Amino acid sequence: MPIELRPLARKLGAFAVLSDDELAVLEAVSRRLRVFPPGQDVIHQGQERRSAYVLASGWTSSYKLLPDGRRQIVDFQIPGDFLGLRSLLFRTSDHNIMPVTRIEASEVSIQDLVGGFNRAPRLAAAVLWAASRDEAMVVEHLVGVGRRGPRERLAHFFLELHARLRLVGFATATSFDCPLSQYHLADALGLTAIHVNRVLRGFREADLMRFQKGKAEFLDPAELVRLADFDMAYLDQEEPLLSGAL
Amino acid sequence: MPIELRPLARKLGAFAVLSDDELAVLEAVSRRLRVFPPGQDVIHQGQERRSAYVLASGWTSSYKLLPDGRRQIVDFQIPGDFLGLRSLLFRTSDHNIMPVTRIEASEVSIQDLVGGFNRAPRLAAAVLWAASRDEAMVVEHLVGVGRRGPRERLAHFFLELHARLRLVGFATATSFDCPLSQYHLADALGLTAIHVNRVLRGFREADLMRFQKGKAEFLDPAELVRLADFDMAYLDQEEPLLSGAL
DNA sequence: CGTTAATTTGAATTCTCTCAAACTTCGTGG
DNA sequence: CCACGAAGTTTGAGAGAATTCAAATTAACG
Repeated sequence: MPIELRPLARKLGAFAVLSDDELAVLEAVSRRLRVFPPGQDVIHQGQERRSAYVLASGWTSSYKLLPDGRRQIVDFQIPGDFLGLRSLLFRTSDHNIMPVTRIEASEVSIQDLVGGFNRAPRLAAAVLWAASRDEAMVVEHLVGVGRRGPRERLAHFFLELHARLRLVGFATATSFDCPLSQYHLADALGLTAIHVNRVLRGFREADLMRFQKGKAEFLDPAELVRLADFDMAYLDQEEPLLSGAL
Repeated sequence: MPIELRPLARKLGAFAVLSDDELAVLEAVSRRLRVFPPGQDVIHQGQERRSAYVLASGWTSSYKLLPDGRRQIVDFQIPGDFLGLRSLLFRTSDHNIMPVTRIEASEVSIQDLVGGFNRAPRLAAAVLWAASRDEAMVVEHLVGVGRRGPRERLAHFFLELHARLRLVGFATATSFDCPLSQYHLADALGLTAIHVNRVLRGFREADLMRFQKGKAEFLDPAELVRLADFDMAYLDQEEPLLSGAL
């Protein structure tokens, strides 16, 4: 299996135990590996001709812009995540995707994807599961921004990211590398960067967690989970649901 | 076509012109019509045995609860909308659905749905479109709660609801019946009911819109659209995308 | 007609934001 | 290797907005 598919295969593995055949189909579906520099949109709001990608390395953000420049980041994507899967069915993309770091991404066409589903139907269920999981995360972000205080929100954010990164092998038990700026956090959480900074200082001073120099470290994970009321059921990654036939 | 399917067929019609055959399949998929009283969960967070429904009449809300009782409403469903479609693929439902009014809903099993897709593949694309549209709405709500002020948020909310209701024939050009309380609005928009009340008074005094006695009326729709920066592209309902073959 | 739910208003408080500015880090080019 | 500039982080002070608390009024329902 090419290196860039491992995170995706690993993630889908949380939903279904995939056979070698299915893995081969997965590999065939995403062919061209493209590279994008940070800061330049991969997918652009209103764009007609869409493709989807599987992120192979690096991080991206999906976001929407208001006319006065305010930005709401909907989610961040990490290796193994789809980019622009939802917009495949829409007339035009309703959101933007911008690399946070330099990224590598495999292009997948709608034709290849549907073709792959015919050859390996369980793959379709797995991809649909991944899409449902993405939506569940958006819902959880809405809950955070709508009804959680800034401290809870930040704590929840880091815990979710950690769980996701662990699943694809990019985190230790209590830490992970994170290329996001405090502006990124602010725009994802509906806060100002200044306030994010103050909350992070609070976490540091309370020995809860540290977020510095591109690294996030949990010092008191249990207390963080309690504070955030973090229940990762919505990530649905406890064990493969489909172990045998569909 | 049974009366309870008309809104769904009408909604899907915004995506694809459906043949009589496809409409028949649609009808066959949703069989048992069930009635639920207001205030009692139809689908409950953590629930294992899930079914999905098509809402035939009445309104529901999908929401999540925090342990201390705070509530975030993710969306409201109106006739023609699916209830719990996403959670069909998940181990357990990650959210609740509660009727706002007395509702009638047709139960659809995962088996019937998949069976229907085999007989009418374009229906699968249409249902996927509906699911994508739901997700796009959640994203837009996130943008509102995260980055729009209360006035913009409220205005946007009513405009979205109006566009959705028009599509299924439940609104005039400038008004619609709305069974929501100000508590509902507050929990959907991340505000307090008290503040919602004050903003609504502002709208009334500025002759922008009225929301009273179960009815929403737009007095100055153009100004409201400007205020909310409402662009309904994300609802993707301008014209059928699929008019001929897939 | 009486009881409960929903709406409306007021006053005070508490957060979070805005504005301003210093400090740090990091990459680039001299 | 150092200087410089840009981006990101950190801190302070003041303003403003939405919340909380309290209570009156109105509407809805049996």
